[in-house]
Amino acid sequence: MGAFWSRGYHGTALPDLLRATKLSRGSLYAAFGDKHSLFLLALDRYIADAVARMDIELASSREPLDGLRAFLAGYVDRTSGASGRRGCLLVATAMELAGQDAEVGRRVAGFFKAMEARVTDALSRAKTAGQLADGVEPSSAAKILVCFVEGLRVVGKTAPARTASQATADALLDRFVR
Amino acid sequence: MGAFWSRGYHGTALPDLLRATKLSRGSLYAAFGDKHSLFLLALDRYIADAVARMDIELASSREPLDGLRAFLAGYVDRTSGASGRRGCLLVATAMELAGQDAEVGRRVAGFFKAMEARVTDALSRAKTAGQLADGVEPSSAAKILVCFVEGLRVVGKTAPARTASQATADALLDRFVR
DNA sequence: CAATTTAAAGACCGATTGGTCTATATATCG
DNA sequence: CGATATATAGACCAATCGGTCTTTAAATTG
Repeated sequence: MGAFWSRGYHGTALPDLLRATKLSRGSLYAAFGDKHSLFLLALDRYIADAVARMDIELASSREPLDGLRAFLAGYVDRTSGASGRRGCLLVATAMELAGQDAEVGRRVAGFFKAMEARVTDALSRAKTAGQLADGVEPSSAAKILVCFVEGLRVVGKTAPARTASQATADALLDRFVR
Repeated sequence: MGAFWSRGYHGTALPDLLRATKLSRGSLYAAFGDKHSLFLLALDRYIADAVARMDIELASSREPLDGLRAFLAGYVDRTSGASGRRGCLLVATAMELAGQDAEVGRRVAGFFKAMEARVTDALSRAKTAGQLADGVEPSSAAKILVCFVEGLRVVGKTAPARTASQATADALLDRFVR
């Protein structure tokens, strides 16, 4: 996963994968089929990790606003400094392959839907608790937040300061809460 | 430019460039040096076009809120449906190369700075005209908008409906205006 | 220990990569 | 027209691509 993560699909050559998996050429092909299948597996794992993280951060047992703050703080952390420069396998894949590779396209779209659903849910709970500012629609605010965090990943490639990104995220959430 | 745009740097092979430029192999190398130099030239042109567009949309002679609406509408248009699926050379390049290629990294960072400066300026003018909601800081709202539109480019890879994206952009701007 | 399965190492394959160079045709110009 | 500069087409290059296959070493099992 790490190999594709830091170099992308086309940028990752077979020797990179052998080094990363510590497998021989033959064993790798026996285990995973071909490069594309292996990539899909790596992408699936990356997505599963991200969804699992959101399920924790935005769990319904938690205070919704705390969850959203944790969710945003996580993205701030992952998109600042060296972590930001490392980038995001999902966003890189979306830009590199989503338009041409249907298998990839479905996974990327599915991830955005999953994120939007969880954020919408948290915002809905916040709204019924009377914690949202007037006129804030959970579903549309969720779409905004999804775009925002994915944009963070893009801008994060320039390795911005953690404090600045956190302040930006805070400022955005502030526009939604009462 | 179009070749790199739709296939990325690594994904664009020399025959693609020959077809796109209608040049022979020798002439292309005589004119541009190598693939990397040609790519940098394409990227520079893409960035110059984008900055020129922002200079028009967000011109100081224009009503700032109208400018911001035009700016957002442009991004909505370019990130919906088939245009969205086509993607963005700058964002794709940021994810693919910005971390490893210093020449590219500088250009990407420079573009985000240029966008942020122009959006900040428009928001500042809106603020002095009393058009912004209470507590909205132009500089931090500009950072939010930059992340948002770049996030639109990412999510746009799943070809969302124009109306939905426009509604989302409207909802975000609504949180900033009085 | 011997027999057998499993995996590693790496030779090998055709195709393609970015890049160079030569031969040929086409303008350009005196 | 004849000489010269220019750009074309495409042969050619070493290196690398993803992928296969054989040979050898290491476990595993009886």
